[in-house]
Amino acid sequence: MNEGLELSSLLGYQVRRVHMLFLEQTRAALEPLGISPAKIAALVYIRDHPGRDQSALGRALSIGRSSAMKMINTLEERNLVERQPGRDFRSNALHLTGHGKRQLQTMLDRLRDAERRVGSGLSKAEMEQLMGLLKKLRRARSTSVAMEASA
Amino acid sequence: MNEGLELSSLLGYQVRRVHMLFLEQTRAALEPLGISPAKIAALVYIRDHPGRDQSALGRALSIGRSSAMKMINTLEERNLVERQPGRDFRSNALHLTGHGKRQLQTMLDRLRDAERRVGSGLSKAEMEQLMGLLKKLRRARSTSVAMEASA
DNA sequence: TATTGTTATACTCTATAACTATA
DNA sequence: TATAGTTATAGAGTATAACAATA
Repeated sequence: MNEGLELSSLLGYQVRRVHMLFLEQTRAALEPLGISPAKIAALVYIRDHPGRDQSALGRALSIGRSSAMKMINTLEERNLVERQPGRDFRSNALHLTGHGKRQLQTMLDRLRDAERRVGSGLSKAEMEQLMGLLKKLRRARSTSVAMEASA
Repeated sequence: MNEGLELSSLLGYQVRRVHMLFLEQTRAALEPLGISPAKIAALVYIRDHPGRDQSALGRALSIGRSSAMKMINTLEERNLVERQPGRDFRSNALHLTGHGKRQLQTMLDRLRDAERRVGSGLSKAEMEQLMGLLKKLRRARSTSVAMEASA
């Protein structure tokens, strides 16, 4: 019964294509700042939840501990994030550096511009509708997975 | 003015997270069949446009020629796609094999199931709305980029 | 000159598995 | 046992640059 199933009728495909659109635009916008879209998310999380550890970051972004680790390594190398002593002798408390805080401002400015370009074909109401539907879809799927931290 | 800019207010971020949701589900659903979501798109394109060459495939999926090439290599290895003599001595005409046609049916069945699971939190009307908004967003961005082939 | 296929190389993002130290 | 960090390895997906053959 899938004889005539079109590519354009697959929601996952449309999502991937739109994702590619965002990647293309945001990467270009952020490239001069030496940062990638996924790492911005980490920076924003740390800004909003200073002192949390790497595992918490990994859970919030739904990437593993080891993926979070890799990001933090890069962000620390670039002096955007600091690992400070955590509540344990196991965990690190993550904080933005002063430089990280200032840079994040610039990054978000550029990111917002890129987002506006990508979304320029939709009205403000449509944009909000789209955001709402995406969030609803995520919320429905992440049953019982703590949404608190998951931005 | 971005002081309070939240992660959840970034459209690109929401799109990425939903994309991850789809990847997780569709990969799991397709893994027993030894195929990945992106390659399904290639198979569907070839099914719907038999005889087109690799460059056309690359344009349609908005990946380059070399990325299309890699996919076709894999798909040909698995006997899902054939490279036949093209209109030129340069180009290959792509076709599904008999096995590829049969397999694609099964793949699309599983893909559809996975998509339904991911989208289970939205009503039918909401799903259609979401599809419409995503397509509109793409259409607006791909100004003058041939939408004909771009599924 | 432009286009097709090809190869080599690299990058982003995420994943799994296993290990260490701490709890 | 469970958790935090770490390391090594791998994979999907895409990109760029260059080249040969053909147009």
